[in-house]
Amino acid sequence: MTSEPTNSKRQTIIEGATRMFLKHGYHKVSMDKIAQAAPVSKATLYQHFENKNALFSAVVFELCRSLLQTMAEIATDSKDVEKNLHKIAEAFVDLIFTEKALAIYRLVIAECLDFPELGRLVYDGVPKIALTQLENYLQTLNAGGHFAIPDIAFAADAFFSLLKGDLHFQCLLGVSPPPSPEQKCRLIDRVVALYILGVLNAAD
Amino acid sequence: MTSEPTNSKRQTIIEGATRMFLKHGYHKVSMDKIAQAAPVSKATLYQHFENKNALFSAVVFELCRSLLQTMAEIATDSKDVEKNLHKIAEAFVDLIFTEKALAIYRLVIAECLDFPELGRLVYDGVPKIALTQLENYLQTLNAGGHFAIPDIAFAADAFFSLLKGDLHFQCLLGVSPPPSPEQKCRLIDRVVALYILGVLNAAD
DNA sequence: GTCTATATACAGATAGAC
DNA sequence: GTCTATCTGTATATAGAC
Repeated sequence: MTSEPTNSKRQTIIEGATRMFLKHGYHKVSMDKIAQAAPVSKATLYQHFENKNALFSAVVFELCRSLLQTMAEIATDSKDVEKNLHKIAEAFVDLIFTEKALAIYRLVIAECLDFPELGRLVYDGVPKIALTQLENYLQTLNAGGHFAIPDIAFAADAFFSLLKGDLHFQCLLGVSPPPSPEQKCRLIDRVVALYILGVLNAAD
Repeated sequence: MTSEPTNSKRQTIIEGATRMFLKHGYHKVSMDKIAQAAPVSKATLYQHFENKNALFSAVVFELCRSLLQTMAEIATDSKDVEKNLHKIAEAFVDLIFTEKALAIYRLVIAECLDFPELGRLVYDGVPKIALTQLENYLQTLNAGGHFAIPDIAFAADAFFSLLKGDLHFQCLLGVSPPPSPEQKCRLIDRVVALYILGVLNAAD
């Protein structure tokens, strides 16, 4: 009964703390609140984590792990370039407009000056991965001989920047809700069209 | 001597509070710290502002006013489209990569859930203004007869999104310093080239 | 290992002298 | 209007019982 593995308590704490931090931010959440949310006693928090900072770092670390899985690997096995770009775009858009992803971004942007390592953790954990994936795909296009994209890094950056658009910033600022599936589709269609014209055809 | 206009105290407070909030964020700055930074006594703070929230709102409001001036009006009077786009791009890039602008964004993104009106204030104060300006310019291009840009709003959004790029997000997260003047130039050149190909030529 | 109860510091906000 | 001194709540963190 009471002999559950000790790690389950730690996991319980992290889950409760994650909910609270994502919802309210770092400073507005006290250790008392986290203890209630878990629920465990406050002393147990300090048994598993040296202090509030350490708990926060652990939470963000786990959040990055979970986001990393989501972006996983997108198969770009089709011969149809436009179709492959669509698949990549959908995965990216679905990820970044999630309430969870937006909450993580808000949290880390708010605290990155006090926790410098967290900015790196989040950036390398999601956007960097996506960029690298797209760069690899664009490389294969160049290698295939049908394209001659001059600056792969810039080309990959441009694709995701177009997909984020102003809307992502609006969502971060809370002045707009995340896009509906229909809005996402229209966005992706227009971006892919622009991209093929401005980037891929330019080097065709 | 002591008969300075009362407003100068209010201004002094706002200046001190602005420095502190931009540097450390809302929650890490206490009213004591602001009082020391101004410097005035804590009681004087409460003489001029009902509470910490009100002071914070006033600070962000003033910040938006100052940013608004910066973006002012960019003259797009040349007949050379590429040259006009360059001018708009430079003004935009110079603005958003300022340490001050980045600090404002961090601050408001962090607190927008607790201060919903501030997100709107900042968004309408800068990106919205820039977008509207560019939309107006693109309209004149369409009206001139040489272009037929189908979706003006999307086209304007795309331009600024390309200029922000991944780098702006990196700066927000503190994983990269703002770009040097040389980096800005290269960025602008490449974006304008891509843009003319993908957006303007598409409708030419 | 987990709990209740507590120590200590500092936050936002105010009273009252001048 | 501005100050010093203070009230009250709540924060992080810990001591000691079980």
